[in-house]
Parts: sequence; structure tokens; C-alpha cells
Amino acid sequence: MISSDVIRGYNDTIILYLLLENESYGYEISKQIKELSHEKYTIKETTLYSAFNRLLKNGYIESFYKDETFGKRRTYYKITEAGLHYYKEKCQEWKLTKEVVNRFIREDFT
Amino acid sequence: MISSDVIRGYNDTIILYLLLENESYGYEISKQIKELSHEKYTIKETTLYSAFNRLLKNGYIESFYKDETFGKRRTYYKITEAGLHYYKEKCQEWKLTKEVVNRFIREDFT
DNA sequence: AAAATTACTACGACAGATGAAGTACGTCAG
DNA sequence: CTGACGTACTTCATCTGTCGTAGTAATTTT
Repeated sequence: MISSDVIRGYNDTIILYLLLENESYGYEISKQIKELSHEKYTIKETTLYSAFNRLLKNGYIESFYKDETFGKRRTYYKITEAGLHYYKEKCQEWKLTKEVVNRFIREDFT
Repeated sequence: MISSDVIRGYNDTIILYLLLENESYGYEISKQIKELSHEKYTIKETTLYSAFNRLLKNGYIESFYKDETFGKRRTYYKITEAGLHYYKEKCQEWKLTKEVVNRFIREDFT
């Protein structure tokens, strides 16, 4: 399992990636993360919703409702232009991070 | 430059990697990190020394003094068996983390 | 003699992750 | 029709790691 400190700083990126594919809502995002990571990473509910709030606050996503006459009302999210821009930056940062961290990893231990 | 949230959780690993090569002390470690990362990552002094304390507390490193009759007394650190074990685990975790995060990165954006 | 560099230590603030708990709606088995 | 389970959140309080600020102390450079 992956420790949270590692993924910290990439939860937002992970969420944006999924919103880039499709607008979505909390529960679904959470399931997709689990699935796409092959159960290697499961985001905690509270972490997910606090990430949504942070992303909203920064203008990287927008929330809206669909008119559903059944079930508990879902909050849907979609990515904004600013969000796309931020996501792109994060993709580049990730590439750099990999390069840097790799220098401190002994390949013979992996 | 790399944001601290990204490297968070890997500072300890980075330090252990360097101590695996040679016993060392704060200032030297700090310079080595800067050098090995090609200036892409510079650890903050406070972050470094708080990492040392955490690693000591967990028994992953040991501190000692060398008898130097000059200069300000340095605290040297060396890695322990437990530290080596922890480092190996982190190397494996890093491999997994890369695999997982990569699934949420659009290659065409890097 | 002053400024820069080396080598730390202490303290307080902050942000992101998380545990615990609660709310609210729907479905389905017994 | 009732209680368990799954969906879909929200609030609150706590913890950890990072980092800014500041201070101490010795040596080296200008």
C-alpha cells in the first residue's frame, strides 16, 4: 500500500485527471481512483472532499447539480481552464520529481 | 523547482540514501542533496534537522561526535540496520508510487 | 574589523491528510 | 416493515511534516 505522504500533493492532480476525462462526483471519483490504481491506492473520503474544496477555492474546478428526482443529491464537478493549466504544470512537475527522487533510490533494492 | 508537498515523505529516504554511502552531518547532506538533484531540490535547514530528529527517534540513524579540535562541533549521523531496512521498503514503495501516479498523468502534457 | 560561510537549535504557524461521527436517501433480504 | 447495506456526502478535531523567523557560535574571507 502507498503511504499518504507520498501521494500528498498529487491527490489534486489525480482528481483533475479524472475530471478531464469526464465530469463526475465524489463517490464515483473515489471508485475510479481505486480501480485505476488496481486497489493500490484508496483515497479517504475526507481527503477527497477537502481536495474538492481546495480545488474549488483555487478555481480549478466548478460544481453544479444535475436535476435528479431520485436519490441523494450529488454535487458534480467539472474542470476549468485554470484547472487544466494547473494539471499540465503538475504533469511536468511530476516528470521532474521522478528524475530527482530516482537519483536517491538504489535500483538494486527495488 | 520541486514543491515540498511532492517530496514530502521522501526527505527521510533521500537522507538515508546519502548516509548509506557515507556517514555525514547536516550541512554536508544538505549540499549533497542540492548537488545530486542538480539544484532542482534544496532541502530547508529546518526540514533537514527535523528529519534527523525523526530518524533518530525511529532508530533509523545514530548520532555521534568526532573529536575535532577546531570549528563548531558537528553532529555526525550514520544509518542503522533498521534504517537500511526502512530505506529498502521506501525504495519499493517508490517504485509502486511511480506506477500508480503515472496512470493519472497525461504523457502528452509532459 | 566586518561580512560571509559553516553548523546548528528553538519556536511557532500552516496546510493537507485523516479518524470519528453524523446525516440522508435508496434498495433489498427476511 | 425493519434492519442492514450501499450511496453520497458534511463537520470537527487532531496529527504530521514543512518552513519562516530568529538566534547562537565558530571559522574564513575580504
